[in-house]
Amino acid sequence: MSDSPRRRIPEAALGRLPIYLRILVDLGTENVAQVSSEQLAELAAVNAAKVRKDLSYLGTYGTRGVGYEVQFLMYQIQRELGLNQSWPIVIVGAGNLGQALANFSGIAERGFHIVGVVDKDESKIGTVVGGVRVKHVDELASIVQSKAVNIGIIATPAQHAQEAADALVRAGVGSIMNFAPTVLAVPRGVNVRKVDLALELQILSYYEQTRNNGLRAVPTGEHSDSVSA
Amino acid sequence: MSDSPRRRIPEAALGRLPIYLRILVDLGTENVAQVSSEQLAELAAVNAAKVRKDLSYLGTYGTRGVGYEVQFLMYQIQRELGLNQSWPIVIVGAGNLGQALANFSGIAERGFHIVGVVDKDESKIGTVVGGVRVKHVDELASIVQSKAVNIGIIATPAQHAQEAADALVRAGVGSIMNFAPTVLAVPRGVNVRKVDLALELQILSYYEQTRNNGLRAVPTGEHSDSVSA
DNA sequence: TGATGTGAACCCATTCACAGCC
DNA sequence: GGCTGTGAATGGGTTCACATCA
Repeated sequence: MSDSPRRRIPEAALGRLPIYLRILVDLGTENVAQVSSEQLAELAAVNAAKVRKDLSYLGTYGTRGVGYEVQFLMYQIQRELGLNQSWPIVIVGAGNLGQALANFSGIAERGFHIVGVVDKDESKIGTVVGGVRVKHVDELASIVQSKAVNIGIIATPAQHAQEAADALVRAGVGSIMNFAPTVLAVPRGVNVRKVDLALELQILSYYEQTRNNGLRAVPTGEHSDSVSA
Repeated sequence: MSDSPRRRIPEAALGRLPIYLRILVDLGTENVAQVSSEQLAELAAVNAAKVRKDLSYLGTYGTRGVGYEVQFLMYQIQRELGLNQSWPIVIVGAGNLGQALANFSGIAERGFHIVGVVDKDESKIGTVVGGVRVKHVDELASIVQSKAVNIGIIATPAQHAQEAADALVRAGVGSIMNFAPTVLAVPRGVNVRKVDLALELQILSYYEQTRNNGLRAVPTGEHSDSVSA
């Protein structure tokens, strides 16, 4: 554990690294040089022990009695996440959502860039979305191969999500981000992350309902519990 | 309504209920009447014990030796999540993302409907998005009150997300869905769920990077040795 | 002195395995 | 016999508290 740590990072900690990273980037642009786990915790709305434990998975990058050097830690997180390289991405589905994603600046700003958008609908093909020309889904494999794409985004309607996933896997994509509500069946070894808008709203609906029933955990009860993330 | 169990559902289980629900809806439209925990687990890509435990938080709605009645269970989940009522929603931010969300059919299909879209940008105000006319953010409070809105969506750029949250909270909204990458500071009791596209991509980036290094956890064998970066 | 890094304790979530009921 | 419902066991994640070191 001297110079290259590189054990596998626990899922839960991994999910927080991008949050810390974003905060560090902000601090960096404000020319803050050092940050303590206490401060980072405050900004990320978690507790300080968690911050330290999470960062310890990366290696020993802090200075006892002082804190963490912002630029250095930023770089280490980026490197660990693989953000020091550029990731070409392909989007399947050029509807409302696919277009919004292709035009979403947050993607390009972080080393991800859209190299292809495909759709089945002939009327979409040939239009330009997010700077690339929409192609037929049949060309997916050739795009993935010629551009060395590893990550695909599914932005199709639910009923076509599984075939989109199949096509991506066949084309050789290793990770899929799924915006359709479908639970995808993929071969072992393929990573899927699902972002489900309606699911999140339904959870909020539950929170609101229980809050209105007075069942929401309020600090003044014996069921002390907080829900917000 | 007094045959209710109504303990608080654990966060992790709560997050899976919408998934089961969607599957049940699909089964229902295929006229499937009964389903076992085994089948549900298969379709949701989880294990059967988890399905049973999750459903047990709702009450005792299965039949031993038989399974669950699709329509009945569907109704119970909907009721538990509060989906038997209609939830008015307001969107802050009428840019790319806000427009896509306002037009997203998945929202309206599930009892959520957009009753207001607000923005700061004068050029957006007055345009029609998702069937409603965009208003100035100053009108947020009056919209929230007149339409009894509980849930707000933040679809602004990062630098305006916190003020959007403040405005929503001041207006009386109890739950916020945040599409900006910002970690929002909100008063205790306000629920926030964050959907961060770039965050998800960064996690996929990590998976792909470790996969390429051969460090991806593969069930066969234990390769946890040092790989020079 | 002051903040990191980390074993140990704690707590929640998952899984097992079987009693209970149809 | 078959499948649910659930205590008990396990495992992972969080928090505590303190040894450690600049």
